[in-house]
Amino acid sequence: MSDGPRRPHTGRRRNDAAQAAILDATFRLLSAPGTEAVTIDAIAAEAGVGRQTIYRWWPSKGAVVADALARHAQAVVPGRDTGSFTGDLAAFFTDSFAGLESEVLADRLRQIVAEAQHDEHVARVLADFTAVRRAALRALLERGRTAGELAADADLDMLVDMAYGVLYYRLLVRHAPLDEKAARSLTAELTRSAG
Amino acid sequence: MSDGPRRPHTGRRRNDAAQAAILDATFRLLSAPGTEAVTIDAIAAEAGVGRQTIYRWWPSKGAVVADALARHAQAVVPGRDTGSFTGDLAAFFTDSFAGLESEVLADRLRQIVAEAQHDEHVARVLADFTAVRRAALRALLERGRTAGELAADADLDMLVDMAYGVLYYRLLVRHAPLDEKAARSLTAELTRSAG
DNA sequence: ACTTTACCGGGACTGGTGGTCTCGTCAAAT
DNA sequence: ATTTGACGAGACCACCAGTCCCGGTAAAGT
Repeated sequence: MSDGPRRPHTGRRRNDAAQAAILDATFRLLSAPGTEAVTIDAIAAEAGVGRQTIYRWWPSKGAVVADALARHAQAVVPGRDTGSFTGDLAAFFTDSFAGLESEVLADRLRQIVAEAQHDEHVARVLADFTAVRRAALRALLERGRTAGELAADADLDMLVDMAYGVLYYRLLVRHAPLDEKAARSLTAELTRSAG
Repeated sequence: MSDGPRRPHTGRRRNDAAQAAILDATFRLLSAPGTEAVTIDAIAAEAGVGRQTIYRWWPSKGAVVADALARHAQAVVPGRDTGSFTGDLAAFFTDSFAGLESEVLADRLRQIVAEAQHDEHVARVLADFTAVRRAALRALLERGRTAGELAADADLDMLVDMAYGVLYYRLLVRHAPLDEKAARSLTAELTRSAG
């Protein structure tokens, strides 16, 4: 029932370089245009590593993919200062949509959402990924509400979900584009409640 | 280059009962709570049919699943008359969300969205499924706009996507519930543009 | 009635994939 | 020097989509 190791560690240590190589290889494969499905074999070969080494670090393929994605999902939350709340909001959406203009990236996000539906590790990464972005948009909306550009009683969490909902809905169902026009229209509808 | 068959059909005909049994069995498996993944083997066994018979009617497993779903996806587009536009809208969302209260149904829709990302047949069914619902909501919003309850220059397609976006976004990422409160808040934010 | 055609259920088979097991090797700590 | 455990490599298993083939049978033409 002790938390720590019972005795000092002996034996060869796990190689951090191997872990890094696996993550890099996974992300490289995920970013490669031609790759249909990223397999464990492919990751191992690309990283120059045995399959077992992958499973020594992660419990499942989904976990590796999720981890590889998480490393690169940190930054890239849009945020610009255009001088006006409406301008900032439009820029936020334009940037967010533009990030998915590349079919490769859009496909990856589709793949992640799909995989998250039956892999809890990927689901966790997706949850974190989206939470960061929701928080960023919410902060932006809060500034707008403070400035009186949104109704005082606006449900910011709902507005955030309405905005990102459009992104994910169109990404996954593909019935309408996520272009500049969509960003402008979304901004217009969200800020209509100016009050 | 002739369109029709070159000669009169001979030989035993395909058995419509087998097709129906396969579709029924597939839907039954899709609806079964315990079923993780619906396999071709399981469908064949449940329908009392050979695997080849399935592939005689459909080109892929996804096509079978899609077809089975399509048969049952017709009805159930919400639509009530509560006397007011806001009331109708709230009822529409409440009904839509309530349809996903059952974890079985919600899971199935998640599964369909996921499978649609790598199976064009399922994608087609999902596209049709969602299009019917978008049209219904759009008609409702149009009535509201005509009645002056929405801005004259409102982008109804965007409003529709914002509403259904919330549903799919929350369904797939699971960061917030699709409950009565959400339906009310969504209604409030959408109708804020009254004018 | 007889033949031909093609669907039927069933089962063997292929190919690909996630994940485990084993082996000989090698590095780190005792 | 010995022990421990990670390493690359590859055999192996389980599962599944999809194909192939079989003996049987129903429907159409002759």
